Amino acid sequence: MDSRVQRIVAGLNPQQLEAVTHSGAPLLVVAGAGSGKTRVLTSRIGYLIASGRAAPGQILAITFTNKAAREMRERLESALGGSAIRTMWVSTFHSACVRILRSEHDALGMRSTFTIYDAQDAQRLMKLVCREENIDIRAHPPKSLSRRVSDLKNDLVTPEQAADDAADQDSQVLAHAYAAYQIRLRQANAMDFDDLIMSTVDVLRSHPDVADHYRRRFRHILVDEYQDTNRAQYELVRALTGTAEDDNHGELTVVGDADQSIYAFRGATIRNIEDFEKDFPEARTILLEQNYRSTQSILSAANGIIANNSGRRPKRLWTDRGDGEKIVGYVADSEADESAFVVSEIDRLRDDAGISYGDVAVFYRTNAQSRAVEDMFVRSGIPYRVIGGTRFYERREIKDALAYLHAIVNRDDTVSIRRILNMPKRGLGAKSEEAVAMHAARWDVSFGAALCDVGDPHPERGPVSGIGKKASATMAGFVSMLESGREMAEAGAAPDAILDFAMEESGYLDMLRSSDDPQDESRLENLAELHSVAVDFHKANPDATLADWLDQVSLVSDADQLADGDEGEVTLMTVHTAKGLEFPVVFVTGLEDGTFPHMRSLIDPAELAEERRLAYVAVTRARQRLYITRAAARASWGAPQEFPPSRFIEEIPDSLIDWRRSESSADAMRRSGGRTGTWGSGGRRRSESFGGGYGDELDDGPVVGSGKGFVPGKLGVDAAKQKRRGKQAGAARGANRSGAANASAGVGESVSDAAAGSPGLGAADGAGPNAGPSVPDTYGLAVGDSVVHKSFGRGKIVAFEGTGRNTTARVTFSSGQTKRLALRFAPLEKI
DNA sequence: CCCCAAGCTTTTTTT
DNA sequence: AAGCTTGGGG
Repeated sequence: MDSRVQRIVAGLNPQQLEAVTHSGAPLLVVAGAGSGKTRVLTSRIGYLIASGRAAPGQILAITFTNKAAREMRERLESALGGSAIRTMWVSTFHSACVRILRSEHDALGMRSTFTIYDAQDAQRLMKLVCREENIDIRAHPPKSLSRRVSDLKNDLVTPEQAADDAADQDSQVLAHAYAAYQIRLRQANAMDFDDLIMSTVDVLRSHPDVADHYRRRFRHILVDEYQDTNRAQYELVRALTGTAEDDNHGELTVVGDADQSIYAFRGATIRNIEDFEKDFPEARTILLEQNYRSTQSILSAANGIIANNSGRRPKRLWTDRGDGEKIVGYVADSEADESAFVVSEIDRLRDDAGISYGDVAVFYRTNAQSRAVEDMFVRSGIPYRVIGGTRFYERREIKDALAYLHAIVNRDDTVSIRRILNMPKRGLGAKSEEAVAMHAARWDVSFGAALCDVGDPHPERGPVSGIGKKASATMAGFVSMLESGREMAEAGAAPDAILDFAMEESGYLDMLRSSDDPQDESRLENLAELHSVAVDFHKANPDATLADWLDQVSLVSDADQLADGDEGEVTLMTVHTAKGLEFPVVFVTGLEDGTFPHMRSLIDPAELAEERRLAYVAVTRARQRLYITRAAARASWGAPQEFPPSRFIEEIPDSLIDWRRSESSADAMRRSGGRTGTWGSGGRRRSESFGGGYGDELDDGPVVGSGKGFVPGKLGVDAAKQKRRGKQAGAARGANRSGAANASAGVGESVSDAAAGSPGLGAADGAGPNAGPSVPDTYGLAVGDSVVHKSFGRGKIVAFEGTGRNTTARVTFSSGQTKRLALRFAPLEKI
């Protein structure tokens, strides 16, 4: 055997080996979390090439993110050598489609310079469409229309079909908007994300010669994360592979795990993986159940959660690595409290367990939750990095800068041109813009073409009416500036040079430089960052054009920005972004019904099942240590609201969990203060006697499931006020609550040892039955004291808020600003 | 046409 | 709480 082949298959377990060497029939690899999925995929490609069964150019590998693609390339490069992989396609669905569409633009009926619109651009265009088509944007918000159009495209529904299927008036409006939007999109020589897939399918279906060309080329198609493909992507795969009846069909390998399907909201359908054997009757299926990532405790927790989803193919992850540490649980009073626990644990792990910051990840359900964690990290001096959130490429200044470049590359790009027409301000307001738009509509040309008619009237269309002399001249100048950029691009100037030109020439940089808004300073920094991205790109790809760079930039994802080997920083991200990653230590935060599972999923069993898969993904990211935390109250838009424990916590066998704190202060007070237990105690999880495992869960299950759905608005109570009001208010609220949140009602009676006894952060005031009324702990400070803060300087304490260890001081600093600071953390010193 | 202030929506998750 | 849109005044 070839030594390269030997090296590739060495160390694979029997199932992995079979998956790697399988030949012929379509192959489905059902790969549980951490079962070596990526390794199988990479090894299979390596094996195909090393064994001579395929040439590199015959391989198309689809990954979920650009980062995954990059990693796969790197691995293959070291296994096979750099030249072997040059002709191979390893990319995301979207990148692969762009590549196909750019070269098949003739079949598509578009110019190859088309712009790719992101969701934001698409919404802007939809808004323009609504205005022009007189669609009532109150009854039909552009945002929602845009989303629904996206859904339609993911299902390959054309505007005509949508119109045919429209039963009610609402769907008719949608179909109308869709059709008009699509016309505008084409006129702007642009495609949105969903178009990229749908149009590629279109081209392949309607042009047999084109389809044939790609089928001959790609003899082996491999798709990762198959459970997250949508209808359009499925059809794309089918179109590229060909069917068994075609004599030149390729070999298909898909890898996935139905339990990790978390993108239904963007059209992904679990059906694709579940029905693979139906779609391809001769298919071979291989199960990978041995996990090489996590401890058994973590896997048992994951299994416990996912077992509650019905109708799944049974699968049980196992490992031979032993139980490992127990899962650590913590019930916090607030999100600040929760974050404080995370901080203290990270400190402890660094001291006692040799864990470094880079080993730790903190997950949350929604991006908004990162704030509380960040605040505490900043105060504690823990270095961290947030992945996602307000994405770099969605920042206003970045979108503006890129709009200039898009307008240069694609003179018909309506959304980009209209975005920058008066940015920076040039005195071209809504009125002039509207005049150009009218002209464009009147002659059925793009906005960009109409804009050219202002200074340089088209022989047939004539000049644009309704524009003043001054505006006219400004517009002509604007057009000629873009034209100069275009000339640069055509002469082959580097992307960073054109960016430079556009930002200087347009006055955009001057606008920021002369601004006294402090935000504009960071905008300049961001633009400098963008510039260096362009420089790097040019260095790495000397022959690439501006359009190439824009393509790359248009298709980056959050996960892509995760640099490898960030040793010195804790990573913060949503669970969605965390998919496919792993960390020695993982904190899954916000495990509350209403947060995770998300509020909007609680009424729909299918959505709840997806949330559960999301929880499954979250816990299976952990290699050695898993923390699960929840906050009894959390600020969600403005005011703090109470949240009951996540039902997912209950689905983890309690024997696996070491509760550092198992009850919130409010719950403890409520429980000890009430005369009877009839109104139920909120926070207490199952008591020790319930720790046995599954039997109990079956009993709890229906109760949990029958919950009416949590209605947070009714329960919104200021937590601090609540505490001050004490027992009575607590009892009243408890009664109010039990109906809505019976997920947690009436189970535990006793306080666990952990809650009653543990020192440090866990021992909140009021946690024990004897704690009496809560009082602020002012750490020896008093109102009126002068203090000094590490970064804010000198100040005076104006007031105290909160109680016990959650006491905060309101401090007015010499700068004039007033801050609320948690005394437990704030570096405040009395002077 | 531009600026400012009041008021209103926003929280899923993302290629 | 914050960012964005809308409306009135300059």
